[in-house]
Amino acid sequence: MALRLHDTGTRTVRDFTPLREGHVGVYVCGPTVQSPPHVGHVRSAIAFDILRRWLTVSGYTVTFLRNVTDIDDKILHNAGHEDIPWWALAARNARAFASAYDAVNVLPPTGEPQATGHVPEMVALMHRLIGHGHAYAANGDVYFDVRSFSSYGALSGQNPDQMLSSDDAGAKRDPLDFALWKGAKPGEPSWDTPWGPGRPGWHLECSAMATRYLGAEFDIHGGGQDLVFPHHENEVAQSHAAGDGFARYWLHNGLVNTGGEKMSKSLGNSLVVDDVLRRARPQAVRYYLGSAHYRSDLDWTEDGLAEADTAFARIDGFLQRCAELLGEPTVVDLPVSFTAAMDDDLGVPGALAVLHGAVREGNTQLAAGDKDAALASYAAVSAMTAVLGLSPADFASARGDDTRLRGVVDELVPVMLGARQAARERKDFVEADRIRDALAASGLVIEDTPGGPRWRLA
RNA sequence: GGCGGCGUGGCCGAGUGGCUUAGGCAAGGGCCUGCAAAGCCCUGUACGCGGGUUCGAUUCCCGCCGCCGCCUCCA
Repeated sequence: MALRLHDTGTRTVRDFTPLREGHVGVYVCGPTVQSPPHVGHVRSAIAFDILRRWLTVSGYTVTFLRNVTDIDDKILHNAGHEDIPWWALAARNARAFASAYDAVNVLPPTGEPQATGHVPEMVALMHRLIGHGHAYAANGDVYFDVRSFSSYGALSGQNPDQMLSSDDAGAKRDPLDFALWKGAKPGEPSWDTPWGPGRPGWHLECSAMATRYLGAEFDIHGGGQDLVFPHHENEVAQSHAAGDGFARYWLHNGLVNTGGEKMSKSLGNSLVVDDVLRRARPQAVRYYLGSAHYRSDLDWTEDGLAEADTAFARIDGFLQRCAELLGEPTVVDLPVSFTAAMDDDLGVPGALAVLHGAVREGNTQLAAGDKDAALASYAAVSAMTAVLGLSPADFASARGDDTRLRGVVDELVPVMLGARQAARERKDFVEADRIRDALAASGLVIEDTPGGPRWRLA
């Protein structure tokens, strides 16, 4: 079975066929860097990171673009509020996003274009649209003429005649028209264009950047479900009206809710990634945000986060024991059922079921001392966790950030465990338990195994 | 008003016209252990409500109730 993906354009799951054999071009809407990332941003990034990893494992060469919108109304507003330059605020938040993505093991994109670096491409696109009669300049702005594009609304299933258009049209010919380019206002940054100075409109930049790097037509465009309208609808309108084939598949991830409501800046209920990572392991966050199907909404709860941590610990514990007892895993094919689940519109829940099944089987094999069988399970589990971006060793916290302290602990704990073993051998369980309690109080869990005691962080 | 999604066992969360009817977490029982921890085994039979189609529906259709998203900046 080959990969099938849900395409918002057709609202069906359909076979994925790349434009160019062996290659896949993906453009995902990244953040507008107006404020630090919340878990919803990270959920989206994880969803498309899993897509990207799966495409790669499936044998494709993937060109993966994720943009940064580094100029917009809110950035200007927030920068003004802090009394710092807009570009400083954008850069600071962009770093926070990069750091959050890295923390949860989202691979860096192939390219990460910024809006402000692509004004010439936007100007070129506006030239084409005006030339084709689909856009017009008015009062320093440039607008897309929605009524000139007959299939407007197709992606999101909207009928232009039935859309609410409460705003007064202003300089627009029709209230539905949207800005491609915003004319300069006093005190705001601007770039020169044939229609006067101004700054990029949000929708235009994505059309310009996606085609700049992936070509006039490319395979997959992704983003959050909240971007379907108007953002993606407008991208389609701009690019199709200009004559570009644009995206062939539209993928949208579900949103993260808190208390049954969408998390958003305007509601003030955002869970900032930094705050979450202060009380949770990044592995648990990744597991949690990635464990539901990417198209489902996910209601974030602290209990859910704790469950995810426990579930991940099960996998992690198995991999650690294997590493200690078996050495390096061999390279194996992924289980057929795992592949089938992933091929079916990235069925991560089903894939996780296969993964957990392999962990259980492997644990049984370890307990039975069947090292050959356990090695095979180890290899399978390793491969599956890698696809899902859950390989414990990939996380920054496991990459040796605390190597000096870790060295100290590595020396001290065995000394204490040796003393405890000696106490156990002379049946002095009071002393043995005292040492174990002391270690537990410092945050370590001691496990007695047939091969001797082992320890890990609680 | 228009468009779309959802309502599954204590919780999270997949999925399916009937087949051994995911998986995780939590719970109870057991094995293992000096006691633990970790692990393993067992137990728990669910699909909002009312109709319809069908030999048979949680799964298809209709209606209703409830929740959510988009139509405005938003992953």
